[in-house]
Amino acid sequence: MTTTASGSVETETAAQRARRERILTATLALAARGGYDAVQMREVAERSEVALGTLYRYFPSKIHLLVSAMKAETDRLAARLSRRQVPGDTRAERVSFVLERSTRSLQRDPLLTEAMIRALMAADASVAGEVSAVRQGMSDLIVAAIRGDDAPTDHDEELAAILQDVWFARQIAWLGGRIGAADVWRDIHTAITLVLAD
Amino acid sequence: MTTTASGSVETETAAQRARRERILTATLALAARGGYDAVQMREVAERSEVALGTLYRYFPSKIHLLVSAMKAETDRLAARLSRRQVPGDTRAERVSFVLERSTRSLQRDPLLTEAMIRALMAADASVAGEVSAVRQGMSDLIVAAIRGDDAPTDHDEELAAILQDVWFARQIAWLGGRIGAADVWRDIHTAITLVLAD
DNA sequence: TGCAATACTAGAACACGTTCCTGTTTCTGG
DNA sequence: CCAGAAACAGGAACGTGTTCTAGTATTGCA
Repeated sequence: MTTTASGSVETETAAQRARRERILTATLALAARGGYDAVQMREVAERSEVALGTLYRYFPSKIHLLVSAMKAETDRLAARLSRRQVPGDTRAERVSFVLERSTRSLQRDPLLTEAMIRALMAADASVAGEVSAVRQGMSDLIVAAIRGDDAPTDHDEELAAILQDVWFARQIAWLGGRIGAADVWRDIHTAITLVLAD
Repeated sequence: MTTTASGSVETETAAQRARRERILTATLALAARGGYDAVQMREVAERSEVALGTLYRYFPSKIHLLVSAMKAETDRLAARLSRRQVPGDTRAERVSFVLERSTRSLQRDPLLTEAMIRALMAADASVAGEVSAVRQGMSDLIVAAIRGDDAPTDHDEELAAILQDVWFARQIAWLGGRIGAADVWRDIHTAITLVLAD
């Protein structure tokens, strides 16, 4: 969606693509090391060998930067998950599989997750597009798991939305120190079994 | 909660209680006027006629300040709602009544809500206590509505937690400009009917 | 009542996200 | 290839949350 000032869409030179790549790499590295607070714009700029003003040209705020990084990460997760058919005979089993893997994947890198989720929460209207993209990717995963080989139902999307809301809210509770890492998955699993009583 | 440095609990002079009150009043006024960004610590201090350092003695961060303000507000809401029996014959009807009123109450003052929800999201572990208190108050309301005159069931608390997560996540989506104010209630209502299929 | 501890005021100082400015390099159309 | 436009580098500057300092007022206790 990168639109230049002249209105033309998606015309990036190789150097620009490389800069964007370096910026995102530096962002992920800093986030993995020290979480949200460690992703400092000056530091990101320095590491990616880009002027501060240039960083802001590519990503108009720290939130945009981190949400974009999250999009890249969730795309990788989705690619990994969608490589093969989700196992499980019931909706609950399949959704549990997907969300358990997602949760575990995030918790493997707690600081990185903290940085990304915090950005996702802090996003205002100017980042709505990017945030919706992240959410849509997640929703697609869940809907696919709900359906499995079954026929689609009217409620699939709505159920996925609810589960994602719970998933999201539990991550926040975890970041806020109100529940432990293990509780996250337990609570989500509880929600799955209550919402998807087969 | 308020613990002095000496370890004694809850020994506040009248002047101190008055200061705390002025601070919270100023906070609510500023938040109602301009949302989260308008609640500037220097401005709060000035309006409540307190030095900046003193403000920080009472509330160790802007987040603490706003979450405390939210606690006060939700207490008032809970008091109003619990004054009389929740109407409705089914769990879904009763919970809808409570959450619809809560949602409407919040949306009546969008900027104030934005300020409080944003603080709630940004809360880290140091605010866990206050955040849990807010959440508990809300949960009590929902659980009471689920039960009505019925016998308590094992799942009441869990169901309430899920609904609150959805409620919370939908508010965030609204603040993030991803859904409109009307969608908030529609989505929550959808979740209620799906989760509390009587 | 006197004095040590605590609380308060006023304001400077610091950190980091963001904006802005100036000069240079790179790109693009003719 | 050239001129103008756009992108970039380097870095100063600004705003706001937070911390710190020095001096003054208040409180609690012997």
